Amino acid sequence: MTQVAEKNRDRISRRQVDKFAERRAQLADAALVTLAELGYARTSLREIAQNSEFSHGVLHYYFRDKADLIMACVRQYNAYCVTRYDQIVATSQSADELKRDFAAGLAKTLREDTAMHRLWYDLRTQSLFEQSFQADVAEIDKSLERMIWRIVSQFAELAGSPPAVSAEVAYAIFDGLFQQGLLKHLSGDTGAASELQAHAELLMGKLVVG
Amino acid sequence: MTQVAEKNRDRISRRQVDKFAERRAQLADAALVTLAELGYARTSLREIAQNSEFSHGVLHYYFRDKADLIMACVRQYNAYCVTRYDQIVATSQSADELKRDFAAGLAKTLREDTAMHRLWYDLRTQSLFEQSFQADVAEIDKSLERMIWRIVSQFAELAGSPPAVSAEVAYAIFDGLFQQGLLKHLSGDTGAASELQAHAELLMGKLVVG
DNA sequence: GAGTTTCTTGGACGATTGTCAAGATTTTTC
DNA sequence: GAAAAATCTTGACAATCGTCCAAGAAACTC
Repeated sequence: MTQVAEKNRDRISRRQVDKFAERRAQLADAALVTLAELGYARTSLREIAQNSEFSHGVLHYYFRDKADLIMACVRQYNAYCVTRYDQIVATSQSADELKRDFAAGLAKTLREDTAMHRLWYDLRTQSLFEQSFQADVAEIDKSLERMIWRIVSQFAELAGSPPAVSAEVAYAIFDGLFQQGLLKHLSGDTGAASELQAHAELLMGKLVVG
Repeated sequence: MTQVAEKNRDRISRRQVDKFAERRAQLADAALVTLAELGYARTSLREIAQNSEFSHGVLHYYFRDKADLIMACVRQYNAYCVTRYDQIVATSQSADELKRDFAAGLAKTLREDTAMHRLWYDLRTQSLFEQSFQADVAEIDKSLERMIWRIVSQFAELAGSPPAVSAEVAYAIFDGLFQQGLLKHLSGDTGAASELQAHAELLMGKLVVG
């Protein structure tokens, strides 16, 4: 086989892989919408297909089984949120500004991405029962922890004092706050988002020694 | 109808009601075990019946439908945990003792009641999707919040300084800590419980001003 | 443009689900 | 202890589930 032919085959193969991966992402995206609407327990492959432009059979062409699809969704979800506050961290000039912008960002995504957040909590809880989800969920949780830690440590630096808690504790705190906010928001409490905003601002101040 | 006959009928009726309620509680208890093992999404009525001494048909004699059974389980769960720390609150002589005992209690129940806790998080998350669960879940969540608040406010009193956060925020924080601990504990991290203990002790100190 | 591969469809399958009802069994009533 | 009421078992039902497959449509190769 000539070098040219080999290169050519590689290019083609790569193109096929890309197309395959692209369609997988499309289907995972469509699945995310349905999952976020119905939750893990009530979502079937047929329902996912019906809410997309594909048939239910095609799902098994791109995914080994249901668990494979769900895990792809979980990974896809990661992209939605992990870099959400990086802009804020990079451009903030003062501790106060960072604190305000972060709290406002939390409230905004609680209001706008409600369904996606509840899906995350759903899938994370499923990982407590299904061992096959654990690794991927743990990895995403860790990346969320790092995201929070970037904010907290940058805040501490701008404030001129070291953080008073570890990355794990900081994440656990804001995650707990957010989840409570989500529960209230979804039960019809229209003030839940602004309460979350106030609470986050308050707590961020307490997470650095002073 | 004589007064005696009326009284008699009432007594009988009450006995029947009690028996009915008692068996409902038995069945809900059995259902709790299976639910805690498999999670909401994977638990069927037949599976629940199989793990009990009854047949699957009897479930529909005591419960209108599956949702009715699940809600009875949620309510039953409430009794397990709401008064868990009241003894500690009542007998603690100093802020340090209360803090230590509370943190130790958290770690203990994380280790010993693992499955029941993950069921609670599962059902609470389901309430984000199923409106019919929302009222009961919110009520239990509120009672857990009050439980945490009894501890925090008693700690603040013993420490001689007012709490630095509201009841909602205090609960959100400890709930977030506990959930992270549960995730780690169930993924095989044998140090999760003692880490939770240390984190809870650390944070309790920070939740009062001064 | 024929031949080959890749992609997609829609139906069929066996298993499982929640629900229900008819009948057997037990408990209660008088 | 017979009649009545309650409790419980068993089997059946329609629906839905994940999975698989044969055949058609589309894309690609030479």
